[in-house]
Amino acid sequence: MSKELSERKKKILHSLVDLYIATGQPVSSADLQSKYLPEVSSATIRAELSALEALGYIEQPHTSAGRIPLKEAYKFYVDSIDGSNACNMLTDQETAFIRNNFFNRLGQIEDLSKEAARIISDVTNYTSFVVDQSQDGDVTIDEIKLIPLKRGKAVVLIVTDKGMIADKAIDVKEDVKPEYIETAGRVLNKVFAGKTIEDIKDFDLKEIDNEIKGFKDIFDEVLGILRMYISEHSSDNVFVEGALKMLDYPEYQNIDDAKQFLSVISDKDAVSEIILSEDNSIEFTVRIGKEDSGVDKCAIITAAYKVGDEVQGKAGVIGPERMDYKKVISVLDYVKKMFSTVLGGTKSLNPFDDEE
Amino acid sequence: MSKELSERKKKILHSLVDLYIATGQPVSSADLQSKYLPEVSSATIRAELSALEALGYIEQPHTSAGRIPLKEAYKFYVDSIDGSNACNMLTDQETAFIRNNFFNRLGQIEDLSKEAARIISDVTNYTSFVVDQSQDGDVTIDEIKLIPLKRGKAVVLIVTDKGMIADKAIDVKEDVKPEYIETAGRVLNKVFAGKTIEDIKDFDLKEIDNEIKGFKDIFDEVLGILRMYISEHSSDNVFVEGALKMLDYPEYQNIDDAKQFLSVISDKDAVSEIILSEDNSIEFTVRIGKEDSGVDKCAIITAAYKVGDEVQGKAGVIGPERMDYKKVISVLDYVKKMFSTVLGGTKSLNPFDDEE
DNA sequence: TTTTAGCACTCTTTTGCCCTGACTGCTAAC
DNA sequence: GTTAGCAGTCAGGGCAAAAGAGTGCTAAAA
Repeated sequence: MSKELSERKKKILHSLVDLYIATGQPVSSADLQSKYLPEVSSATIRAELSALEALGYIEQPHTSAGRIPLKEAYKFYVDSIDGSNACNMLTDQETAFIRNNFFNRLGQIEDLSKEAARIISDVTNYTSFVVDQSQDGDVTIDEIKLIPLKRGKAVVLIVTDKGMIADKAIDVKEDVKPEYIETAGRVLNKVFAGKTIEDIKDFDLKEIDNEIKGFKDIFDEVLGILRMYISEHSSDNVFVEGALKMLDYPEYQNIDDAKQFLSVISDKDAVSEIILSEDNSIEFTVRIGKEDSGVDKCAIITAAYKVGDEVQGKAGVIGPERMDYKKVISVLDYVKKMFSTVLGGTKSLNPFDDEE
Repeated sequence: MSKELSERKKKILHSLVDLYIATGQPVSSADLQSKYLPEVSSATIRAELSALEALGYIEQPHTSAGRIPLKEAYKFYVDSIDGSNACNMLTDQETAFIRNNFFNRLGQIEDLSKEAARIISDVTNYTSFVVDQSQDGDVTIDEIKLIPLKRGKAVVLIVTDKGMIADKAIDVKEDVKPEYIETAGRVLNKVFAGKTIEDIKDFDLKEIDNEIKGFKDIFDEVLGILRMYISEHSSDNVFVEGALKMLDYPEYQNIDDAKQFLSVISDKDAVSEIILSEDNSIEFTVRIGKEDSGVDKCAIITAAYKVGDEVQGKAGVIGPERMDYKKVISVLDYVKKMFSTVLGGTKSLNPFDDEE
């Protein structure tokens, strides 16, 4: 599979994928000849196609049909454009569209990710996703506030370096002695401040028995809130847009396949798993036909966006194998730049990141 | 259309819909005769069917086919079961399932609605929805807290009688004089406490110019948060479950119809509009083939659940016209009861509702 | 040795046709 | 008013022929 192809074979293979992406139909030798290689005859191309078929790049659906690309062919095709310079397929309108929408909304990182997913999906017309990893793992609790309200209630406010958790009121059984609440707040702070979310996961109550004493009930509630937060928000950073667009492509005209696709794509955990299983260190990954994920028959292109050297998240597109790779890569590349500008620039989107 | 049908016509029509719901195939006179009306001949039934066709209840897909029900027939069918006593189609397992799941999770009303939607969809195998109206309109602001944090930030905490809004931190431009924040908090409370969300919508800053003075920036932020909340959370009370289940039914094997359905059903505003356009005062509504909503070809059954006389929300099912109406109505009825029990019972789910 | 033209061959897709099965509507008798 | 019987209609399946699309092979040309 690795032996170097002749220039002509390369050209033929590339052309074939191009045509197939454009039409979705098996490509015949005559098509290739007339549209890409008028200098040789179709018979010659046939001979080359035979060779390429033997090498495992392409196949015929049946004897009297043209050829369609196999995964190897797509990989070859993608390699040939990935590093290349020909990677600005975007029209001025498109870049303007991206740019405008990107700076349109200023909000938290969630908004931005969601917006980015929408833009990508709109421009490419494929299903897109964005996974925000900037908050993964190292969320540290800054400060816990216990705020008394009217009617014997209190609110727990948990401030982290990345944002804030405010939860439902908790009951304060005692008849609301302000000092009690205040002391409880102080103890909570003492115990939790500086801890990370990871630390909380396997937090053992017994460790700090001596300090809690009368605050055990409040303490339990806070721990419950934190744990609830962790479990509920684990998939909050996954955004999928344009899931229904896949149904426009002939590959997904079969209702069962469509249903299968939609059920995978609307499960954020599944999406997250698919995306994050990619190598973090690579800027672009293209995976064609991932088995055992429920979305075989698909190609997935992912781009990692970074600030400095740190990966902040991933954005990508999922579409049919026969996909406009050039355009998708162009769009993702552009969005990557936007992300870097916005996130790395002077204007932080996260109100808790400003200083230090 | 209104003239009273003969008893035999009624029986035939009802049987026909029954059979059609069960099989999905056009129903022939022989089928009806052998399964429902052995006392008369198929020829007689044919004559009756002819008459029913003339009356607009049924039609033939083509001359040599059986009859299929039209909307009028479904309406007739539904009327005949709605008020009837035969409305407990549920097996013991099913009621147990509903019961268990209902009391399984205790949380806020959001959780409950979502859970209810899931249960309904699971038991009926149709797409379900729940719209929670309990928080509509009359949400009153109880109290506003302005809480200073470290690093020149503060949090606005808005407590309403129905819950809480906690938003991102706001910047406090001045070098954090605690008294400043405290005073600001007091002013905010004075202005907003007791107001409803509706009041805020068309709130005019100028009204209270004299009091704000130096707090204008904070004031603006709070107002912004409130408005944002109103717009963002307007569709938070719509829950749809099992949208993909519709794709299992032969009516939606066509990919375009499926796409159309999914795009409507995943737009919460659209769903909300469809549901809430129903008459509030009726316990059950059944609408078959609503035009101009994007979900024609569907039947929608809605039940309003109440506490006392007050409608708390609506739950329902959307499925093909050929739907197991009896079962759906049974399920909705049961869930309605569950809702009333839980919401009206001693145990309030909303932590802010306890007293008074 | 490589390329090309030409032709036979293969396989899918479309078309037309006929036949069967499933109903109905009509009519004449009960 | 009801029924049995029969003729008529139409969709759908099966089958065969025809059309179309491409290839592989071979022999000749470059």
